[in-house]
Amino acid sequence: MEKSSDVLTKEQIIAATEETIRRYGMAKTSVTDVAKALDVSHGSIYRHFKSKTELFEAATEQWLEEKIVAPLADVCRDSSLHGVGHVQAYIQTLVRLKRHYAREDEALFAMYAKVSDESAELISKHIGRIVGHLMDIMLRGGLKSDHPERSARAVFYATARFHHPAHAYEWKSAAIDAEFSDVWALIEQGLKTND
Amino acid sequence: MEKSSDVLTKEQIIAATEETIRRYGMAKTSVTDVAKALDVSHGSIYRHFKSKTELFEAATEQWLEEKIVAPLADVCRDSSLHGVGHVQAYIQTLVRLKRHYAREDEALFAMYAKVSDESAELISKHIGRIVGHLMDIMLRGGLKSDHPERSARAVFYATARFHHPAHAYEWKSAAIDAEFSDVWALIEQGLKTND
DNA sequence: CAAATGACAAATTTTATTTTTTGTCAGTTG
DNA sequence: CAACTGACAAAAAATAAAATTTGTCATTTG
Repeated sequence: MEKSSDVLTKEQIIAATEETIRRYGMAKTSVTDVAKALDVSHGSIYRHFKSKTELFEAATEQWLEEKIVAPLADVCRDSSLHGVGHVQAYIQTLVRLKRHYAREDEALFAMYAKVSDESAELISKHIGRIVGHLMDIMLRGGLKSDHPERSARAVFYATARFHHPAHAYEWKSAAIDAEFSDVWALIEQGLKTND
Repeated sequence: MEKSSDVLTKEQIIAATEETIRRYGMAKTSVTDVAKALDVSHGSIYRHFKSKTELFEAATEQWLEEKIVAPLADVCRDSSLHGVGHVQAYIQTLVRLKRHYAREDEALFAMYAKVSDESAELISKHIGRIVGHLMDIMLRGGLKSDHPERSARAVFYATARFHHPAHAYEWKSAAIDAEFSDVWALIEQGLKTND
């Protein structure tokens, strides 16, 4: 990852950060390593990001946006889906995406897990976006509720075991899909009955 | 904690382990420290427990039994409760007990969290006991299901955010009780409608 | 002879030391 | 003069050396 143009951009730095984390792993990646990958001095990176923490948060935000939120927005928009089935498809997608990246992009998933753990603000913003999608789906799908946001949040929290990174090691279990189905069956009724 | 009689017992060793963990914290407690507390050689402890791991697992098992499972068994037996309300009281108790000890007995809660993390077998056995209680309550309460164990497990997993130690930091939020209520409202319907 | 001790090697942890990294900034460069 | 460099101090991490802990077992004790 050499910088191609002569103006260093945030985007280039984030791309180099991802690459370096994939190569060395989360724990072993320093700002110096990222600078080396870009063939610039590490001081240049501090012109774009106030701190290492901010850099990793920006990388995580972008990763979440691209890998998780964008595909979810597609499901949210999908007009072939409706009502409870739409909510289910959305949560199912969320669960599958998390599981997919936990397995197939371990290093960046570890970055996401670590940043989540340390930045309550970032994760709360991210959850806010998902809750927004769920509210949208539920309202459009005629799933009325006295407290749409609270209902949306409840769906998110009731399925936490299947998408929260702290539970990632449980996703290896052969029973995980059946367990999700069973939890979903429980929730489904509550979604139909307006609270 | 001096050993009172002249025969060293597992019970004494476990009591001394708890005491030492409360005094020094989980990370700083060694088998040697426990032996010192009992005024015996550390070799004597190895006569009763194969390893440090086994000692800490035994201490955790006892802690879970006494602090969590025993009070839950009381709720399970409570004949003044019935049906969905009984299940709710049970899970509510589980949630409150976990929260209580996370706050009021930090050191031993940390022991439980660490051992949980490292001993899949112990935690799976413990979950088995809770699922057993829930099945008992659900069957006695006329909450019929094609798969009683799977239904019971689903209730447990859907509320994981409120009792799994990995989520302990979230329990400090002022919104946690409202969030539990909302999740419970979602689940309640599914419990009434037999799956 | 059952229970505990204490000496021991191997593994782990702690502490001390050295090296690297982080973050700043005055100075350089195109 | 905006973008970057490179030198620097402070903080953090890696390494090396020392001390403690773990686990075993032959020996001692009651």
